[in-house]
Amino acid sequence: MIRRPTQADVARAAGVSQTVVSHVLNGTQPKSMTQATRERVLEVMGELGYVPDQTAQSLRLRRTMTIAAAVPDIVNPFYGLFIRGIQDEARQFGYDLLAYNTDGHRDLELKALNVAMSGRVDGLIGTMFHPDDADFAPLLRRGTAICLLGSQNVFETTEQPLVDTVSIPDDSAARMMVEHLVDRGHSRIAIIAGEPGTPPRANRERGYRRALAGHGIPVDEVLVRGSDFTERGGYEGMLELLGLDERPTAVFAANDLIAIGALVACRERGLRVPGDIAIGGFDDIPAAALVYPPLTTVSQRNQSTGRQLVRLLTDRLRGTYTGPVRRIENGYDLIVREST
Amino acid sequence: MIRRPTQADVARAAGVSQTVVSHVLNGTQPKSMTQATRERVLEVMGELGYVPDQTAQSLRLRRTMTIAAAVPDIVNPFYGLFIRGIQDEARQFGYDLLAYNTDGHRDLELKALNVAMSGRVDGLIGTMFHPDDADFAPLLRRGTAICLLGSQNVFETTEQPLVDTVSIPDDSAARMMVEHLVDRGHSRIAIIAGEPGTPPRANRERGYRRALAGHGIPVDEVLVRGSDFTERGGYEGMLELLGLDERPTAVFAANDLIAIGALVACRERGLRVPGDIAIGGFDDIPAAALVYPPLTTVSQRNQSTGRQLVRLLTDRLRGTYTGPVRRIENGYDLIVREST
DNA sequence: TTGAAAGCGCTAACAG
DNA sequence: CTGTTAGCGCTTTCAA
Repeated sequence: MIRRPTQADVARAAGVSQTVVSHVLNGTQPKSMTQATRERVLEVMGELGYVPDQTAQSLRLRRTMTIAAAVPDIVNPFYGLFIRGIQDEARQFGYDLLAYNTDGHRDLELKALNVAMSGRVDGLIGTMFHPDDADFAPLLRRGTAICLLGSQNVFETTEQPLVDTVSIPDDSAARMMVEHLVDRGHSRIAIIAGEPGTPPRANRERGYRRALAGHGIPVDEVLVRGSDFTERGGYEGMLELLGLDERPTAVFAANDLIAIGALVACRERGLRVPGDIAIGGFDDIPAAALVYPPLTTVSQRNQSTGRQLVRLLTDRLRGTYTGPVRRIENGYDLIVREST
Repeated sequence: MIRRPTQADVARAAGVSQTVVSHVLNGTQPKSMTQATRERVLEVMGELGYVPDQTAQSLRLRRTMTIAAAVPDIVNPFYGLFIRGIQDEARQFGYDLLAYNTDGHRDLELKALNVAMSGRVDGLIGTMFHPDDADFAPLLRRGTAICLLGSQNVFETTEQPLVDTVSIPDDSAARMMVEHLVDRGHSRIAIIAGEPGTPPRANRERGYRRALAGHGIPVDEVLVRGSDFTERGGYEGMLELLGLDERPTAVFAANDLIAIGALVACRERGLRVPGDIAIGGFDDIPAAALVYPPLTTVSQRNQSTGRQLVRLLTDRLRGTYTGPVRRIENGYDLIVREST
């Protein structure tokens, strides 16, 4: 096991000073250097297999060329696509990606913030359910850029938000879905709403309640379910609903994973979708179009969302933009397929 | 925007030397230090919001506490789960994860290797379709640990492999699936095999050919298809097969995404699965159980695979294991559902 | 046209 | 029990 060659090694072998090696590497002092010197240095670099040490560069330049991306769960295709979009775009700008799964838990989200505090990354992108401005402030003060995928805490708890966000209006999108269900003639509509205490759940449940209220349909609390944002959560939620004396004729699932789980539960119980029970989802993950019946859902255009966030972030990192906080509100589409 | 406080700042404010701060931070010199000093330093750290600079630590300790994970596409649930397993396990050992999507392309895989060359990470985990020992050697020489998810290049091109691997025997697993199709009475069996030139394709296609040969069924080359490992690839491959004069009665899809795409194509053409055509998949991604009909497939236990790789890697990083290259060969299971 | 030197923030050997 | 000092590999100012 051999020590990595350093600029000093290259310099020695080429008979120049370390400074020269650095200049060759970075293309500084473009004209003043002899062609011969430059070539010799380059050649020696090749022979020795010299590769600059990024850690040392980072320390010196106070810049890591790395950004952190935190999401609840990369296995959820919605976040998988989101991360993928971030990755692809970040690479364009020369940034590497440190990935974190938080499961939406406070402690893991704070851990991701802490990584930023320790100077490992230049910026942070992601979803943060729990931290608020007080948690972000010290980071921002130290010059770390933060851009978030919008959720309630960022929207509603502060007058003057501190960080850039991209968001879709979860609540009105949810409302749109539930109204679609009402239009189809349903009035006993349940919701399987995902993990309690999280912004996506809160927002989507709010949309659900507003839709019903708007049509004068009282909310039957027994129809409001939800444990987490997985197929399993949907499966179990649906089983509970099917066990009710007076079961719903339609279900709004707060994401597609939940909807798919619900679909499976119906299939197992021999219920036809949408004949016996209609199911609407949220997110439009790729699988939504592939299950049977294909899922009616709401599209959030997640891959481009990741890209937008990287743009916001790199604008700050590169100083291209230094103005006040920006918030991009994305649109959404109701994708009507066969499950409703 | 304020400069991050350093140990020097803390030392100054606490009226001690920087060394003491470092010792307090790292718990070095455990007994010899006054309780009072330690507490004062800790207090000042809190007040100033001191967080150690990881970049400086890395430079000094020649250790980044970061590993790189490279996969073709994180959106493919197989790799998503794989990455998730790596993440969770790596965190146990205090490692962060630098994530790369390579799309299975040579240049992007080399870029991931290069990240390791530049000293950004202590180790590298992932799938590498193209690089061979010659590419790994310089890294290993410099003390970077590498552990790969096994694939052909690692298996067959060298006598004495250089890196640890975890693998499943792609070819015999594929063979098992095809034999299952034969057992079901099929003899005109097609394969939609994924991206040409990649180890998974080569291995699974080989298994397919061996299975047929073993039953004395000649391979009709017109039944060997495949463009990439996505639903789209499966969809298009199936359409080609359905356009044939004499179409197959069964299809082995080289992964579940392909199988699901194929399923959709059949549905669109009004063909019943498995009545008109049987479809077998590979990987057992979560969606496999949720599509209709649920997919017969081969399970690779991918999440635990990620964990195993992290184990192999951290054993090396921490010096727990210094012996010869280790190769873990995982088992696999045929999961018979309703698509065959 | 090239080189010497300082310093990024930290750890650790050594001295006092 | 605490402080001084060297140095990790690099960039960049300044001087030669």
